[in-house]
Amino acid sequence: MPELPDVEIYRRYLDEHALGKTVQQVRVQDARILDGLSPDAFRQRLEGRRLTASRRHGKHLLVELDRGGWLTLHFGMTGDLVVFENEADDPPYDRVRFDFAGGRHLAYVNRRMLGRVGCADDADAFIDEHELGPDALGLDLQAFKTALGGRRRDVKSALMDQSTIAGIGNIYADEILYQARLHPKTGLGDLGEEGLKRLHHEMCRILAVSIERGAGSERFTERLPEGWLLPHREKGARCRRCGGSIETMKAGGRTTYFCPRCQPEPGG
DNA sequence: AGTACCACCTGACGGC
DNA sequence: TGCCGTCAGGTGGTAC
Repeated sequence: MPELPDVEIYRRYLDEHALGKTVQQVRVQDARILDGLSPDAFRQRLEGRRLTASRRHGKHLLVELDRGGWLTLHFGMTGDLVVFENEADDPPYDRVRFDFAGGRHLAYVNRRMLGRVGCADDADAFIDEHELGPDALGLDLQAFKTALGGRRRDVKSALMDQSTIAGIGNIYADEILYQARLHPKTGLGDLGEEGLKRLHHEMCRILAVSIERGAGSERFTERLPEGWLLPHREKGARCRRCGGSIETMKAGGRTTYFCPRCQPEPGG
């Protein structure tokens, strides 16, 4: 579930509660979550370091350390960050814990183990290595067109492809296509100038509104404007726009929710 | 270049 | 009650 808006909220949370603090001790509770380094190596790179800045690219959160290097966090489907003070509040599925001087703790939580925690020497090199495209947030129309340019695939898998544009996953791709009234299987070549503009506009709007309303938080879906698909991702749910029925299909290998009436097949 | 499929991983849920 | 299959979905690998 953590896609760009959620990770942006995590970043702000980390900024508020952990930035400027010095990591006194690192506890790796489950070494499987580490991205290609041992718990000892990871501890050595983090302990005694101060968190000086944060940066997000797509679904990745990067935290700069004083004296060089970065902590890298990826959240998979079920990852989260939790700050707590009392030992008793250590949340379940806490995989890596950072204990700061002064008694505050930051937990990287992940029920399923699909995310990764690691280190990198350089943030830009990390982004290159992971072959991430430009970050979706604040991507201007020209850059958006460039990113999608010359491709033939269907619009949904293109949106979800992190090497094309970084940050959009299954849930937000569906929302963007729903708002832009585009069928998920529409070929990029069939979008036309108008379709591309609409897609870009809705991508920007949905990401911005989602961040503003606290994506990923408990009552997020209740705070969304009327007419969003996100709270109604259920087969047979009523489309808030036309009263039709929300249906499912497979696109880009993922279950896709859409309204066949509002998002007609191209040419159909 | 694209697609298709598998694996990783755990919890929820439906069927029997 | 409890076992089993399936699904959720981000990423990465491989085969075609």
